[in-house]
Amino acid sequence: MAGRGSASAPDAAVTIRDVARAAGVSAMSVSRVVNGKPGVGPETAARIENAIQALGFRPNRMATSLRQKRGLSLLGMVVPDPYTPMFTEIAVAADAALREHGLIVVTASSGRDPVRERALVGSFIDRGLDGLLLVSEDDDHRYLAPELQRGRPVVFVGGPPVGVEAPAILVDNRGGARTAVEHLLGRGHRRIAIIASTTGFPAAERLAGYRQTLAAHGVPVDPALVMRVPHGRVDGARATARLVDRADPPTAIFCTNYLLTAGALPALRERGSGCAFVAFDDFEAATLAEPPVTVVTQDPPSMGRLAAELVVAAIDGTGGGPERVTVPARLIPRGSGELPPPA
Amino acid sequence: MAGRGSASAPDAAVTIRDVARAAGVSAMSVSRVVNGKPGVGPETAARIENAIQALGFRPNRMATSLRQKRGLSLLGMVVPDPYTPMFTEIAVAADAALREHGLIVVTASSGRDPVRERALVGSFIDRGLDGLLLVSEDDDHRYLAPELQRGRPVVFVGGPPVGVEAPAILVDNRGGARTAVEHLLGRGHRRIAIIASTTGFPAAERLAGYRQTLAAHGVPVDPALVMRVPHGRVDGARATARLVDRADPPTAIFCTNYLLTAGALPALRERGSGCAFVAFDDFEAATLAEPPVTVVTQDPPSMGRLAAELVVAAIDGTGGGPERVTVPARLIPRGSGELPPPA
DNA sequence: CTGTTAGCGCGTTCAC
DNA sequence: GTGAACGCGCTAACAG
Repeated sequence: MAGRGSASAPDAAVTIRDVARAAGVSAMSVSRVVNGKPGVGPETAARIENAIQALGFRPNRMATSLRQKRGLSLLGMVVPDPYTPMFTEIAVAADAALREHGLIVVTASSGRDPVRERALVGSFIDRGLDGLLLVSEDDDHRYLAPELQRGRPVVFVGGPPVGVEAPAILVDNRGGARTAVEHLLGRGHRRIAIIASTTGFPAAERLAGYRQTLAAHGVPVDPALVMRVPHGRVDGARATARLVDRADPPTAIFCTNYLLTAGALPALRERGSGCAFVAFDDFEAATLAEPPVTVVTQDPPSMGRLAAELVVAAIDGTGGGPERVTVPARLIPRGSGELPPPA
Repeated sequence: MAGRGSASAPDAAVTIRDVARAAGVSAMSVSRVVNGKPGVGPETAARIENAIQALGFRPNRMATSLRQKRGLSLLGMVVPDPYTPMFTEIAVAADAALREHGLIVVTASSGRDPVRERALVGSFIDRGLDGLLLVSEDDDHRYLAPELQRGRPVVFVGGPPVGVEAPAILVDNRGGARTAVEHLLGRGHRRIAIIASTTGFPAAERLAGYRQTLAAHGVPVDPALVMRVPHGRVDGARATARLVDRADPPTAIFCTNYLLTAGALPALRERGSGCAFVAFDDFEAATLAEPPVTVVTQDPPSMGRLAAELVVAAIDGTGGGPERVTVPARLIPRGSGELPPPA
């Protein structure tokens, strides 16, 4: 059929002037109709509408934004990885909340690479996105200072802005860690291991919470039970193997993020270990595992909603300043965290 | 500190002219330096570089794109939902491949709402994204005809374009279903149920493959074992409950997508059912469940890579026409699919 | 009610 | 090697 030869030059898009010509009016009148502004007679408007339909005119939003010095009604969200369910749920909640404001949420992953994170943030800003939701585990955000000062709507989520002032939705990482550790202590555990990632403020806070809590209960921290590893599944698996294979293994493990957990659980299972296990961050598969996984979780939907409110405020200029909200973390017992230490 | 009063008007961004003035040159020279084009003396260039640094100049990509009639170097990907791991993996692979071409991949979810899907696609086009990766389960894409004809780079992934011609990376849904069903038949199962979503071409194909395969093996299809439900976790759970609670329950279930599976597994577990189970689409938690879940899977990384190649070709105009690639599906036995029927 | 002028920020063209 | 003029597609601010 038309198949082959149709390497037709990408037909130039139809512009507002094409419509104006077709309708025998000026571009301005078309603009008014398109934007629903008054000042166009009913007949003229009808002619214009027809021309728009006939030509399939679609306003070029880039031109509009350029002229009006406004954003593209796009809101960018940058997450460390696309796998961690919590990030997804935050995005879903933010998306729902922002849709009401006519904003489309688009997501991209930084892969925990500070260089890529900065590139993404910069790209989003240069490309005229209206605002940014930044889930960052980086430890230096001073590069954002100029943008922030220029009033760019950037809201931090889950990890705090470091070196700059910016609105943020944070999590009570220490409190969550304390909850997890106290839960295990309450079940009689004394040799409690922790698996934490080497990077990121949240990881450091969770580790600190672990240390504080053990200290507060007079339980010495065995350095051999503190595993600090990169933020990946294989790292979680390896750390778990090292712990479980020890001559004096821990009786419980506190695993501080999703990816590490995703690696740890299969490792634990392979070894048939009866080690108690509590994970930071909830995930769907937690109920599928045997035993189901006890978790400490934040409330991602709330976080997403709150973050949405803050960006909107920032975009509208309603923001009173860099606001900071910390949401609590709670424990959901499901089985793995209630396993007793071996008698 | 500066805190409160700094409701400063969002300082106008610094433009190329500000830099030109600061460096005592024309905007043109600044442009040349920024874009690494020749024709600027070393000293002048140095002065300009300094001014750029000092003022923190960042070129406005919208203006550039408008002038050059090019995209924003953003590639939009629209997925039905943000939970299904396969979509995520396709996105990751596409992202990696497209990064080399200087394209940033941003993702948004349609929620399987055709209206929203169209809105997203339209928005992306109007906003000057360079291309689109569309994972659609809609059954009518004629609204895209004008755009396609204008040479918009849209590549379908996982679901075919309906009513229009467009490049696509597809999956052998029927073949995959056949593989799954034959695997179960080979284990001695005769009462094999299927849980499929009511919407979407892939679902219909998988169901057809199931029917064909049973017929080919002389096994009658019991309509009571064919569950067509909406595409959600709760629907998967309910369908499973209905099946398992029957007086004459199936001895095996073929569950045709991730969300349904995510609902089905807990339901199965609650009931302590020994029903064999094969899922279409792989997912991380499959290895965590007890027993681990046998799946039929496509190769998402390949799909993402291929899709990336097709969009790039379409963007460059290298595309010979609407190409269509179908990737095979293979079975990964893990345990749940090898459960025998009760003797 | 409708049209004209001007310019958003940038890059192409062509002169100097 | 450098800059002035013009226009990408659209709309505010004025005419008429």
